[in-house]
Amino acid sequence: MQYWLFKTEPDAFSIDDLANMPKQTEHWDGIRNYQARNFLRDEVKLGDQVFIYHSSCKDVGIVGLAEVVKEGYVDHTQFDPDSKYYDPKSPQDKPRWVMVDLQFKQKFSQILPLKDIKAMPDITEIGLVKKGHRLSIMPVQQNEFESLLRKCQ
DNA sequence: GCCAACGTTGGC
DNA sequence: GCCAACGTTGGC
Repeated sequence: MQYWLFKTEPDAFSIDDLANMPKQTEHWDGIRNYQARNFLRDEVKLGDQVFIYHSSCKDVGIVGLAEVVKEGYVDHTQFDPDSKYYDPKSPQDKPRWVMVDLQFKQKFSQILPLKDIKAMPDITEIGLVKKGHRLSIMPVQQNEFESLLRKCQ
């Protein structure tokens, strides 16, 4: 079992949107960064626990928890010319981009703000606290995951 | 394969 | 909206 943090812009898709989906499940499409893609393709496994993080908004931080319910498969939006995630250079027979399905587990009673995360002395490895890390999908070490989860509950 | 130019991300 | 830090692209 591994632990992850996925960023999302709440204006586009928030933790509440996830909670309101049928079966509270949604495919996490639109990842267009190779490093993040490699995580999705190779390392994100069924049952992995995922922090949902709101970025590019007024209150940035960890807002909830989800679980991987389907492992990496082809992200269909790369072939859709009407999608903002359309990638005309992705070969049909060898798709570049993959996605996973996440199921809502929990929305925390309050957000854990980025500045609080940065202030936690035992949180040093997660990409969020490292300068210049812009990955929208990042691994979280078990000890840091547990520490963050404790802070959220 | 280098690297400048450009585009994107994301906190503030 | 600014801008620093990255990632990607494409000419050479």
